[in-house]
Amino acid sequence: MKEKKVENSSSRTLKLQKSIDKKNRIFEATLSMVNSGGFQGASMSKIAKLAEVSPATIYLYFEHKQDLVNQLYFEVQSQYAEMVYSGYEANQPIKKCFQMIWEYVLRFHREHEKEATFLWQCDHTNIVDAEYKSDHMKYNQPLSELWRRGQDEGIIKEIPDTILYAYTIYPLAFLMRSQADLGELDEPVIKEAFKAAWDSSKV
Amino acid sequence: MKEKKVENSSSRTLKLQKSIDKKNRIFEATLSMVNSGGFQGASMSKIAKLAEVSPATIYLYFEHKQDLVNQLYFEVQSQYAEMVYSGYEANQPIKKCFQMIWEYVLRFHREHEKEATFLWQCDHTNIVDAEYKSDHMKYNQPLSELWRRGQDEGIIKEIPDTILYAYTIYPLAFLMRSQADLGELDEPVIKEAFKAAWDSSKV
Amino acid sequence: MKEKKVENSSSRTLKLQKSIDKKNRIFEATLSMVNSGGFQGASMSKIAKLAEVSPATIYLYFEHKQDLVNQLYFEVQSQYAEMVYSGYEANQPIKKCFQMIWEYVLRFHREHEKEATFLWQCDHTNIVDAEYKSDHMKYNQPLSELWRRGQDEGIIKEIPDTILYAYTIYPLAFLMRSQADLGELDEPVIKEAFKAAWDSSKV
Amino acid sequence: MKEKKVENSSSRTLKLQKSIDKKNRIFEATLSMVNSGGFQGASMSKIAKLAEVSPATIYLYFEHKQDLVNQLYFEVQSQYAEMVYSGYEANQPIKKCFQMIWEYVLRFHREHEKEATFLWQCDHTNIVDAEYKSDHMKYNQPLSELWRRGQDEGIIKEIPDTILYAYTIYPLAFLMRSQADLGELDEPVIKEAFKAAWDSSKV
DNA sequence: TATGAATGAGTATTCATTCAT
DNA sequence: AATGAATGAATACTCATTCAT
Repeated sequence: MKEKKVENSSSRTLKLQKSIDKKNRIFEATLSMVNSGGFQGASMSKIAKLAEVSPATIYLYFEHKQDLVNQLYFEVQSQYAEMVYSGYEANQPIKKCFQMIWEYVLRFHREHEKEATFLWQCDHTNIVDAEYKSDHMKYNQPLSELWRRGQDEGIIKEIPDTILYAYTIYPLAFLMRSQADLGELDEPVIKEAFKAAWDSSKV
Repeated sequence: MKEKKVENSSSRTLKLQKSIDKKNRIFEATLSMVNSGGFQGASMSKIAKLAEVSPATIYLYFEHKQDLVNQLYFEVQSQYAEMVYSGYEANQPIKKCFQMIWEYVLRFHREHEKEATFLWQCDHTNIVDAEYKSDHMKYNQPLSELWRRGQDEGIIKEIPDTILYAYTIYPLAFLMRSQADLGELDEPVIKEAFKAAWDSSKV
Repeated sequence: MKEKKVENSSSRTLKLQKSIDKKNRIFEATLSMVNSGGFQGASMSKIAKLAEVSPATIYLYFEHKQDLVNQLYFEVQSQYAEMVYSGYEANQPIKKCFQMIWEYVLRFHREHEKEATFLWQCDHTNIVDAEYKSDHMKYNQPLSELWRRGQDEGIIKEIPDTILYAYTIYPLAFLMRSQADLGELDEPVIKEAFKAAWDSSKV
Repeated sequence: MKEKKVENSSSRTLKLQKSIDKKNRIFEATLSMVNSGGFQGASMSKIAKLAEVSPATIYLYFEHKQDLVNQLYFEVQSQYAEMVYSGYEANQPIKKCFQMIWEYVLRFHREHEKEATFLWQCDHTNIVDAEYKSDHMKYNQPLSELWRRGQDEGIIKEIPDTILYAYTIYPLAFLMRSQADLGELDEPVIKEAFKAAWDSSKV
């Protein structure tokens, strides 16, 4: 009896493990396919092939293609938030705090290029359902709070977050896509970019 | 007799007109379809239906779907350049010049919403062939020259055009997409946005 | 328990059977369609309808239309070789051997009219890819060997196989197509035809 | 008046000339297209382009595509008969007469390769309507008469023309297609081929 | 849970043919 | 007589999704 139970439990864990693994493989495959060929190029069968599962299996984890993409978007957004804000320390001077966040965002773009490209595509098209595309400020809560503090201290302009975001964080993605012009973004260029971001938002 | 001749000539003109008209209708239909459903949703038959022509007719004007989208992109880009720079006067103080351009860009976004949305989609995906996607600075030549002048006068930061563009012009598109947050972009908000743009680029 | 197992196994076999069956039905449908309307008339959807499958199903078994026709050609060629040479006995006098083969070929034409017509079409057009159209003598190896022996014995003309084939076997297909003139090829006519074949090749 | 008439007549002749010329260009274009891509590859618009006329123009000369191909087939068949029998002299010994015809046929294949290929394709598929495909012996009347004479003189086998044709003339086309094996058909090979043809038909 | 096989509806594109001029 | 423009219907092929096992 006991043995059986143990077996069961272990095998269930294994199963679960396996399932999560499978779901992740589907996520990864989708990410790759969407990145390389857009929503159009990412057919379910190609995703299935790349993830090494049957097309039918995908439908065990996701209701339909749209659901898959929506969930993936949510997942990657979470990774973004995690990466940008997990190391963030709020108890520092405004500018330092801001720079910390700004550089974490930059790092996300550099170290998670695939994920960044995917988010970029999603944010600029309607491959993801509108209700999944939460406003950018929602998952940049700490940044929002920082600006609030900065405004209280008279350091940051008294303008809506959306505008602040548009002129400080948003351009980063564009710069990453423009490396053809700029070459590998090196230290001096980064400094200049940061200065532009800061100048646009500081009083 | 003469009348008949005139009629003939006019009808020939009409015929030619009709062709251009048809091409334009196809362009418009494509624009709409791509805007609402991306490249994927813009199927040739749907485009044909919206343009009120037969699918086969599209192929009289364009070699294939890609060609259609490429040409449309080129067309809209031209409209953009026309709109932004046709009224532009370069012999003014730097800031005034810059503001003029900035506001023309804003106007393009407002008055040609569909075209702006289309460009936005194209610039952020692969739906247009790479060789058609000329670098942004290419069709913003006057702006480039303005910055050169500004840098000579010590007014504009000595940083690459791409960065200047990323922090002054590029955010505008984002703001337009965020009207849900900002409400109709009204005078004060616009002023703030312009200030942010200027602050990021001025020395 | 055991019964169930057996059932399972049998049903699995059935499943596999079904697949082969489906492939064969597609083959048959293609044969019919090509025979009656050439490559042009054999559209994938018509084939699908005749085979009672979805057009998409065909693509589970064949890469594309050309692949389907190529494979079918190969299949029918194999049937031909099987039919003509499976009963053949080489240890007989030259003339008897030759007659045996000649009559088997005739039988193939008569009993597998559809297959013969298909081969005929393929051999005289470009509907099959060149690399699939092996030289006629390749799948008539025993005949080739027979002629070699006949030449050694001074019975068969010392001329290339291609010429021998052209004057002995190849005309048969023509005769089959000309039944309108000849009526059902009956015993005397067949004798005459065989004599002509033999006379053209014997020394 | 007279002048006008002359003008008219001359211009009518010119027109007619032009028309015949146009019809011939359409014929030639069709021949080329069918030869290189079968009936399927010979689309009306491609034919039109190659013939340097409008697609609509073709329909002034032919009712529909089938009619065009049928008429072309008839035309080429006439050329064949003309070529083979125009130089033929019937008042010679049987064998010499036969050889003359046989060699004319060979010459047709060699000097009118395109036409021969076209006939070949038509005779082995149903791209030409059945009622146009007159029995081979119909346009080989002199040959038929020759055989009759030969049979009266006891030189030629007493078997149906169709069989005689199948074993003497028909193989030639096959040999022409098999030049890959035989190399340029040179004098000795031709002699052998002729001997095979003669042996099969002579008593 | 997992799958290979299956499919109807859809894709981009081409065709034979017609029409207004 | 001649045409360029136009088109509905067809083409080969793919897709998201389902089903029997």
